[in-house]
Amino acid sequence: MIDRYLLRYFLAVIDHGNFSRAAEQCNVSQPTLSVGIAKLERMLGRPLFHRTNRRVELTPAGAHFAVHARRIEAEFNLAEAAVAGQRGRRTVRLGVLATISTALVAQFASVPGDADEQVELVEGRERDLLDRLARGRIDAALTILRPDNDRYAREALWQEGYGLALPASHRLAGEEMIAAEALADNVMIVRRHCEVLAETSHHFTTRGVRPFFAARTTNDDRALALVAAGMGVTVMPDRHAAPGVVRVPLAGFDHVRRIGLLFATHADPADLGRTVTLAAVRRAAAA
Amino acid sequence: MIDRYLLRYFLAVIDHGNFSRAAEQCNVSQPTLSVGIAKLERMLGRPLFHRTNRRVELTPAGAHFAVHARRIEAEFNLAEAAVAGQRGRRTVRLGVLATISTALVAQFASVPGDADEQVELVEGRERDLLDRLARGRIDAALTILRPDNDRYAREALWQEGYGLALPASHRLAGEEMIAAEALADNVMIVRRHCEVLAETSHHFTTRGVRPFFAARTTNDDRALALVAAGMGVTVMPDRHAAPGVVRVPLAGFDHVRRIGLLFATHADPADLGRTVTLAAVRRAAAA
DNA sequence: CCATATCATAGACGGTATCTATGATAGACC
DNA sequence: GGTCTATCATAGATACCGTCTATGATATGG
Repeated sequence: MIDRYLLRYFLAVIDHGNFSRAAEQCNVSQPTLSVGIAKLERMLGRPLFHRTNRRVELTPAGAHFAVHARRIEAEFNLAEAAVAGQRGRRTVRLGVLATISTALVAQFASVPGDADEQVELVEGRERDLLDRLARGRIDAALTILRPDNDRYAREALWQEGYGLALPASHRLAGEEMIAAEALADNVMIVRRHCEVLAETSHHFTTRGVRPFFAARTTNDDRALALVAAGMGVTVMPDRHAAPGVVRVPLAGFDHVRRIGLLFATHADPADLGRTVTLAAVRRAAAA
Repeated sequence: MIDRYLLRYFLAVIDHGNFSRAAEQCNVSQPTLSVGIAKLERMLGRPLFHRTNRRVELTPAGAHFAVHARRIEAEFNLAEAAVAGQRGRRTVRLGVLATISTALVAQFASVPGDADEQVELVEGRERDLLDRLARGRIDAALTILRPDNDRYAREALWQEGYGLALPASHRLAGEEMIAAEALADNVMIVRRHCEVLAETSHHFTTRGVRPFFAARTTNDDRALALVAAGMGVTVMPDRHAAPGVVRVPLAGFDHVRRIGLLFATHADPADLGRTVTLAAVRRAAAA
């Protein structure tokens, strides 16, 4: 059966007049395109190109085939556009990193009622979201961007450091910056799925500070509430905030996380990017 | 990118109103089709079907998409037909088992000059031909049909046994049938790539007959020539014949080989089957 | 005759379409 | 209400094949 990718190779060769540049346009290597054309010719039982060393040109059979190939490609595009422009609620499934501030998530948790769209939020840790992306269970993920992961199309949104969260009543609440040593006899709250948990632990222990852990939670809102209640302090990303909680930088702790969108391979980033849901995500990120 | 196979799944579901029978028509399992439709829906960002337990029906988006899907499928078929009906020499690459009689092969070695076709014969052993089929280097193979190999579409042509080939001057040349024991002190010629070589050897040794091997060749025509020259006798498929060579059955040796065409997966058996080349193969087989 | 540009071939790798096996759900029937 | 049957969905393993890198073949130009 003739597959669509073969038509694209074929049309690219026609448009560029040579295999190498056609391959480049198709984002494949030249040999890949070469075997692709050969396969197409085998399936049709006839050569589609005359290969001379300096150029390739269509055979008569190739010329006839090209007419249909172009029509098919055009029709595929029309088909996608027809459904994209279609009325009827579209569901955008968005994975959200669990350590992203609830206040921020709340800003795009629901879309306006007049939009033909609904959001489905899936909370998870970094690894969970990547798994879901790979399996196609979500359309995009709002998560940490790692330079070494180039499997997915991405859109950077913001970056933030980590700092201390203290009760407003804390004796150090007014400081510009706090050193780890100043917290020697403090009570701390552990955010168990924090992505820099190991680094945080290391930061304190190498400075001889071994605080008592009054609570361990995977829920950042609970951690904030406990801080506000005066139970202890914690380290968390800068954008987390709550009434009664003061944020102060931690001296020498300069980790930064880059947050943005990763798009599932099944999704068209341009199309998905135009949804009101992702527009709301961008607005919330910029605020 | 939406692939063609997904459209076929989609159209099959519409035509049958249920996934299971659609899968059957597409020659895939029901789960395969299920994930295929799911993938298509993810790519388009919208469900294409309403699933109730008793039936599936198109959503509005699905109905719009269906129009384009049908048009695309039709255009694919037109494209193939356009090239198939095209003038210009078409090359049919036919693998031929080396142990098939030269006289038979000669009958389809060339096609009439007025046909828009040329043949390219590739000789090889059974294994070679299967390799070439798998790699798409030949369009079809005239070879042994094994029941356990269902990788390729097939067309049975004939079957033949194996028997002795004797010089016309041989003392047993007039017999109706010859037993292995009667050949005890005969000289034999070994056809080295015979597919039943092991069985032949076994047949003689278990009967206490250990003849002298005067020649070992991979060329059946040479083997026949040596037999005609009176050098010795050999065992070969029944359809091998030459002047001065008499064929007599070998008692108790009832192996049979079934010969036919295997079609490469890239080829459309129906289309390829209509070529004058394969018509000539059929005529030669029937003669 | 070497340098350059072209397409073809070979062997290895990885992704994914596919499989079998199983689950989930709901209507039909007694 | 249970059980049967028909439906689609999910999970994990498998195998094919599209893709890669590396190399070859072939012609053209300086």
